[in-house]
Amino acid sequence: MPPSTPTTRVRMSDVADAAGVSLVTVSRAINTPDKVAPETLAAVRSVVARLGYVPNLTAGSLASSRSRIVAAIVPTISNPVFAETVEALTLTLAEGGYQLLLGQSAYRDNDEAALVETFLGRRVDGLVLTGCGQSRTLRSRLAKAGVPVVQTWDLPEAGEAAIGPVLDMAVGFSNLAAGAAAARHLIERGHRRLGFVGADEARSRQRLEGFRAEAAQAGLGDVPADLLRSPVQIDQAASQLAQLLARRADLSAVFCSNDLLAAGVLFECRRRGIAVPQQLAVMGFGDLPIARAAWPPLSTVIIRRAEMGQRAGRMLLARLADEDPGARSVNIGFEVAARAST
Amino acid sequence: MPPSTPTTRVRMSDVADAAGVSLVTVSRAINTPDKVAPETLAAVRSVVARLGYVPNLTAGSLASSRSRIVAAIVPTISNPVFAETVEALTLTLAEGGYQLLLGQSAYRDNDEAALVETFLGRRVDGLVLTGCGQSRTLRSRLAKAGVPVVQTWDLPEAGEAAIGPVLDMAVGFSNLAAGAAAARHLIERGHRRLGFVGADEARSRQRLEGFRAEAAQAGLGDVPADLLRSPVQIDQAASQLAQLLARRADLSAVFCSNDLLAAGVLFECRRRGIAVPQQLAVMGFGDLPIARAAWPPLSTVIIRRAEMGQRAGRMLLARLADEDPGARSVNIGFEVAARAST
DNA sequence: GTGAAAGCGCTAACAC
DNA sequence: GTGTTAGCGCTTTCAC
Repeated sequence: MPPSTPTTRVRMSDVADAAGVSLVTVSRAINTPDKVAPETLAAVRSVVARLGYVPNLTAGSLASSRSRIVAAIVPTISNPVFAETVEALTLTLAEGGYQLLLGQSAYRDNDEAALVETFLGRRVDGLVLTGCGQSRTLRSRLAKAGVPVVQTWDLPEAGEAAIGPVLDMAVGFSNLAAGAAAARHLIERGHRRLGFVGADEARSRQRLEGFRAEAAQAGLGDVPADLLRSPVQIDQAASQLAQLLARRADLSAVFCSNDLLAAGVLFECRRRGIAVPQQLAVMGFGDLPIARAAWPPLSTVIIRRAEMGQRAGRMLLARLADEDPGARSVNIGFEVAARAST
Repeated sequence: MPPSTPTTRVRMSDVADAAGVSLVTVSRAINTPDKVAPETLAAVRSVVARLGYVPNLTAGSLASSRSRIVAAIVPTISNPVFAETVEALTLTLAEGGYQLLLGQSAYRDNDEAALVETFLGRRVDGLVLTGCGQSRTLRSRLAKAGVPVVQTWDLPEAGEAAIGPVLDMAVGFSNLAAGAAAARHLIERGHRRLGFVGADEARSRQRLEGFRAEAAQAGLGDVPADLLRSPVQIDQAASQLAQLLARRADLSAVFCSNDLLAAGVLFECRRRGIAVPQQLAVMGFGDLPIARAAWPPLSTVIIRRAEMGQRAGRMLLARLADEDPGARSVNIGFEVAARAST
């Protein structure tokens, strides 16, 4: 292929000339076909096909000030937890003719803010953010920009002041409540010496907070926790578990901030000859496919990740089409899956 | 936040007026700061900050016919195998001031072609594709468009006709050779009754082909294989293994087309009480973090996924900056990791 | 249903 | 080093 040989691009005016109509008519034939006479439409379309015309969306964006691009920022796409949300979001947006610009913040607030800035420069039509922990500066920046924003993967519970309020729209769940539910599950199954393994990152910390609060309420002692710098990889699970056991050798249950980590703990237990759940119960988070595939199957907290992405996409599409986006803030909840690992 | 209250946007001319310079000077201060006098630069910058000016990249793109956007198409982002490549690609491109538009083909050729079409409409500056199996139509379409293209995750070996030649640039490895290497490893470890578990998708099939060819050469009999419709989830591993064992009960080794699937097989073996590797050896592909974290640790084929994304990004950046992109086609190779599972 | 004119907000020449 | 003049390729009025 001749790399630096850009073909002469066909423009809309070329199509217009060839079809013997005006440029506007071509534009209409493409964007609002029902406002064009059937014969004209057919003529234009055949010319478009013959010439291989591809509309220049950049020019269109500039003229209409609608980019048909939505940007999403996730901490990292290689965390499978976010991948599925992004996947569903991309597909949902595509249905509405929108494309996704992907940003990765690497869990750094500064990077997130910088990404938002470039995205605003691209005049993206919407923004999907992960979490509700945006800085004051960023929040006001977004408010000023007037761009539709959907926050995901979190949702402040009533009275939960640690994280900010919903910026514009949101679809998520309370990580605090999810952590508490996990603790409740373990306590119900008779465990009283709990531990936590997770990442040192906002939502993971909230889960831990909820987990600890519930444990405290049940009169359980301290919950040792080992927080790893994000992004956490499954291969850190072994050393995590080791540290936890060093701090509390009689641990009876571990809650992991995601299923991958939990699977790692499962493997490590296997290696050490620790029987799960008899000697140690292991609980995950997310309900990734691996949770069901593991042996023993992992008890976990089910998060409908794809639905979250789909809903976020739909809310944006509705808003962008000036339709009713429904509730501003959607709690998609979570569910504890009690399986054999606890 | 007032959603439908777009703030009056500051334009470049506003900045120019406020700074008492011409519009071009502002443009230069932003894009080529070293071509502007220090004082002027400072003045412009302070006005930019004060007014909160954000350059409209859409307008810039139209005027310069450079979008500073690169699009990537992967089958699905929720396959962790691709996620890391995309992650590295995004980050590498960001260093050069480029952003990533994400497309997912869901392993369907038509979707891929449609995505390419929209991306071309956006006048993306570059394109990253997965695999080398593009259709004739798509190939010529891309050639005509004159956009730099990098193919990834595959690379035709000399004499390998099943997949097309490199379109423009490529960074990958031979899936055929990788499959053969896996077979060789298993054979070396004394296994003679091999099986395969994987997805019914181009690259997975190539690995199988190489695997079978090697087995045949070693005089081994038929290699039963069970190909699942993509995308394959780890929770299908159990039934896959069951099917394979039904076809050949005395199987001594299974090669899985990715590590996640292999981990699933490991769990299933655990459940069935099959000793790994004594009764059944399990080999994965990719060297995902789970391969090391598993117990027993998974023998696998190491693919430097992040490096692939990074290289693809660098090749594009070099080309876009009119620098020497180096070799057109980079074979990043692979490596067999012999661990305890075989 | 169709067309003419007027931009969208920038960058690319080319002057000075 | 800075400014002036022309567009980039569309969509949007507003006529007819």
